[in-house]
Amino acid sequence: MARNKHPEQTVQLILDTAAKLFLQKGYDKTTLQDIIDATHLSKGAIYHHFASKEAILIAVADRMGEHNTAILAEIRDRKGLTGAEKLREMCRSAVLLSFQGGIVHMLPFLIENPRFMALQMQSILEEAAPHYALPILREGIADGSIHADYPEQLAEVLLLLSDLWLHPVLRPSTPEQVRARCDFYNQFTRQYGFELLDEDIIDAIVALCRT
Amino acid sequence: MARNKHPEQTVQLILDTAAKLFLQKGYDKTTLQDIIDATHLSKGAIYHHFASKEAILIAVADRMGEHNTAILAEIRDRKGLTGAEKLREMCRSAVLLSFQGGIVHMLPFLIENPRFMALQMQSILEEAAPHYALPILREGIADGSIHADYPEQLAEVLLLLSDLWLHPVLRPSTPEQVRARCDFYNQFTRQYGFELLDEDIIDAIVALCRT
DNA sequence: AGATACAGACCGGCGGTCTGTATTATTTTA
DNA sequence: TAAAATAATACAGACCGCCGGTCTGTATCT
Repeated sequence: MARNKHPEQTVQLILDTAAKLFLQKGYDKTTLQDIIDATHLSKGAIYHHFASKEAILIAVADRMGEHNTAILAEIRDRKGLTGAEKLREMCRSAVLLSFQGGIVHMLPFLIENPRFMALQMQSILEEAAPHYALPILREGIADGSIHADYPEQLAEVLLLLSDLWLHPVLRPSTPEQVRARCDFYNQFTRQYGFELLDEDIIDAIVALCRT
Repeated sequence: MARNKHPEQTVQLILDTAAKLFLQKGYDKTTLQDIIDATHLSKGAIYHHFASKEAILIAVADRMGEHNTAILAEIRDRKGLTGAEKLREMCRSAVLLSFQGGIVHMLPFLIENPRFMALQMQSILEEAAPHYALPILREGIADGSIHADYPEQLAEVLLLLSDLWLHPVLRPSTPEQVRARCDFYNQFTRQYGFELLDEDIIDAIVALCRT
């Protein structure tokens, strides 16, 4: 086999397979041989499309990041909602996405992987917080649905916390504990004039943490 | 050389050297050959005392954890302070310890290392929060210096946040940003009836983030 | 003819094992 | 009770399999 007419398919195959394997076994424990066996490609094929094993990891991470960013942007630009409502929508989407898209099952992998962890933290603090959560907070302040003195810090805290308690592996919890955390979270945001979690989202989170 | 009369010294030598190297170069990039070269021991010597490279890592982590725990316990058991004052002391010690003991320089290493990260998270959520921060919070509630409806969640948030913004590598910040974060943090704790950070600690944190 | 898309032998280095050896501790024996 | 035998300790270092990465070769397209 040579001079495949659709090399992009090969790239996608490598990416899909690698993502699955990284997820199952973790990055370090996934060897190139594993990817070779699963794709039935040769070492040369893989190294023709990617400079290194790490390059595959970064490409996988980028794909996931773009997916998330697209959803955040869509909500940010939606019309006819107050800032507080957009925040609630963002939260709802994040939860449902985690649930349906299997992202929840990726989180342990993300956190256990140093490079991903760094990327994730960086994307929260340098991308998600300033470019998505912060504008929405400012909108909410402008339309009166939110009143915060330090929106920059609040944006970071909201994202970091939501990220942390969504992690079912680091935080295996009973439904009661999950509800208590949601209550605490609502109490926290209430001082800024809004409630982040409605009953439906809380139910979804509880269901999500039980898996 | 054989049948050393003080094998514990060898163990300490390995631990000290490994800790230094892990800190400088990270765990993954530190090879056994590096440790062998630095200690002038043989591979056999190291594998006589440790089952694997990972076992060395865990031993290093344990030593550090014990050190931290001892300090937390000392403050928790101190007499004649309100709960809020103990929290302040805990925070002050953590900052000064980070500054003087070089722990700050270890944090990037800790966070970049998945196993340490998991251990650290676990120790915060399963050790530090329930066994140290939570009792102090309850003390504060009892003596009236703190009023929190969800002390469990508050303990976790305090520790997770303090851990996050103490990290200078993930969060390179200007002095102004650091002060704004401290203000936000005080505003956050003020709703529970106390201020966590006094001027001295804030100055120390600012100085610490500048290094 | 040259670029592309692979195939697969090959390499240095890594964590880990295994056998060997010198020294000390313990037990056995005279 | 002292010497001899045996076992256990504390290493030393050759050796092994595997891993990420390279390099050369080859078939197919433009």
